[in-house]
Amino acid sequence: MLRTHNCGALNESHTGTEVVLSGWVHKMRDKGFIVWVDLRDRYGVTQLVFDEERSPETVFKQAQTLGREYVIQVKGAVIERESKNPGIPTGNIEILVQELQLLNAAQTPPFTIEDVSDGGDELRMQYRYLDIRRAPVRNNLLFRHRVTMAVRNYLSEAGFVDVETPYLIKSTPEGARDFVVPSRMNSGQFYALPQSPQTFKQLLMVGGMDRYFQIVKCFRDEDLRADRQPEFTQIDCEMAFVTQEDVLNQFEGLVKHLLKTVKNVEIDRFPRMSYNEAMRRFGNDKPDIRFGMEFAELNALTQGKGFQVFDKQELVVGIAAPGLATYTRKQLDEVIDWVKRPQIGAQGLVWAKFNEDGSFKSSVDKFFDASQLAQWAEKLGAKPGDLMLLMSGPTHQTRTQLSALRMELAERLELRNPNTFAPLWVTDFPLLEWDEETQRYHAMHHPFTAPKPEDISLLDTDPQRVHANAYDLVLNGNEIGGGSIRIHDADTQRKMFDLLGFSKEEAEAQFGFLMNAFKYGAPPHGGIAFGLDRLVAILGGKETIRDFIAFPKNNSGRDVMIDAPATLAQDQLDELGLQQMPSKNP
RNA sequence: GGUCUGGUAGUUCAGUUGGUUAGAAUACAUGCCUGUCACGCAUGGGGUCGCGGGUUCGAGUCCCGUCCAGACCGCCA
Repeated sequence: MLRTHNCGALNESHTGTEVVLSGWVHKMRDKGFIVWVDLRDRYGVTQLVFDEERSPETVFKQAQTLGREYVIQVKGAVIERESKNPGIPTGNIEILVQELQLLNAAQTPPFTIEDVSDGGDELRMQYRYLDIRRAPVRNNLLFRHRVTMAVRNYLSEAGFVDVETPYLIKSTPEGARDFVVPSRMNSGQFYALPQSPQTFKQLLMVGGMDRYFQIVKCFRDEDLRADRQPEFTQIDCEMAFVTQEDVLNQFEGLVKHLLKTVKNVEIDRFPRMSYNEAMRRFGNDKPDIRFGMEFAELNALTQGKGFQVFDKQELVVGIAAPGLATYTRKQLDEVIDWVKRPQIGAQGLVWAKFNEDGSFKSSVDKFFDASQLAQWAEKLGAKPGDLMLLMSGPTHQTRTQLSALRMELAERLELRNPNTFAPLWVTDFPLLEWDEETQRYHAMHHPFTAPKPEDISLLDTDPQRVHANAYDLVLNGNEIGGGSIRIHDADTQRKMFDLLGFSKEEAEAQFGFLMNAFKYGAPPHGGIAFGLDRLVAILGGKETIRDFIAFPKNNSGRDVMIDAPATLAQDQLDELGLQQMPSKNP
């Protein structure tokens, strides 16, 4: 036994006990006559004491030669401290060391192993195994474990079966770019890594598994973001013989269970909102409803009054920012510059202050008098002290821009409290979206999503107006899950591929296996997939998913620790029948 | 593919209008210190100012290119 206890286990009840501890030298305090060592492991920190008088001389001398992150084993008695540290659980005791064994020396680490490290992101990623020794990173991984265990327990209890699906599958033209893997045995041919196990979980339903789940890696070869990694984990679920209502209730239950078990938060019933309503009220299909600032459309109140900017625009829409009537001209100009940045791309912004004394002051006083501005205020729900902000232009674009401003102002007003949880179902998504660039429809969710039965006749006449039994679960302004009721008959599936611009032959080549399966008695089915990394991050109160992934990739999709991706040796390329491409990072 | 920000000691950063030997904190090393726990005190070592080119009497500082990192837009069924 290299230890009898861990470094977080001992307290005053163990006083007098002989113990063996192992761990890392976290920090040393050498006072000359006495040396303290903070010994650290996953469970905590325990203070060791080496003393001129009470420790054997060789042990005392050896203790003075230890360094940070040395791995040691000690034997000694638990004693009460002369001066206690109420800040840590083991703060009332220390170990008077009689035997010291050096298990492994260590170089000085490139950054400090402290809760608040001096290391920058890149360095910590390069030495991620040292970063993981730090309590905040370790606690994030432990937190993730608690979430996944709660998921497994809940779903298993509910009769869901964990089934693994293959990682080496086939590339398809729909959706994101695929990561591909060359096949040595089938020269010139490639596997693709799955963007999701979508078709396989549907085939499990055809196979009669009835309820399936998997906590599964998925891969997408697209550019990264703070909340996007090329490989990420989904909680992937599918159910047979269900309606949309059944799926929503089942997984509302899952998320409630998670909130209760890991955050001790109880939420009665998740509100629901159609896609159209979300776009109208928040300009966004994943609205953060922890705060108000809802949109109000002001076309009737603003057009035809001589203000050219608003006239003839498809949409004039505004929000009321609470308490910001005190903004100075400089602050307002700064907000205007913010919306004009290329990332937002707005032409401009009209502001109107509803002052505390009930008066109005706006950037368009020439065109609108106080009584008109009072009508704006009523429509926007503005109260004295609020700032009204209006934008105009094409409907979708203007909503998106104002939504970005709403989120930015909420950030500045600290309305996005990470300890408040506001889930929301968004339902009734359009089935299809027209893509200007490729001049064809593409599936808003994915090509296996079923149209709403009442809209089926529109498929031939007006596909853009067809709605789907598709739904997203939104938490604090983030899409954490999405799913749909699936198509389960071959004819509808074939029609869908036709609408998406597949020829009969292409559809058959890409998805023939699925349509074939549907001929052999496919049950009605539907499901959902949650982004686990994002879900864990939001439950943990953060927006950056990298903090909750043990070994994440950087902004350019590189693993800086193992230095991947990398070039291949020529003989390996030859075997795969591939040619070396010029590389930017040789 | 694009926009923006940054790259200076092991680390995190400062560095004025282009001007002497490039600084601070921390880490590290050595010594001192009779109860520390962000211990304290003293001393010391430590720099390809990302890389390449240009302007200039002179470049960490200005210009061009390039690489790297981060945030965002496009992209992400």
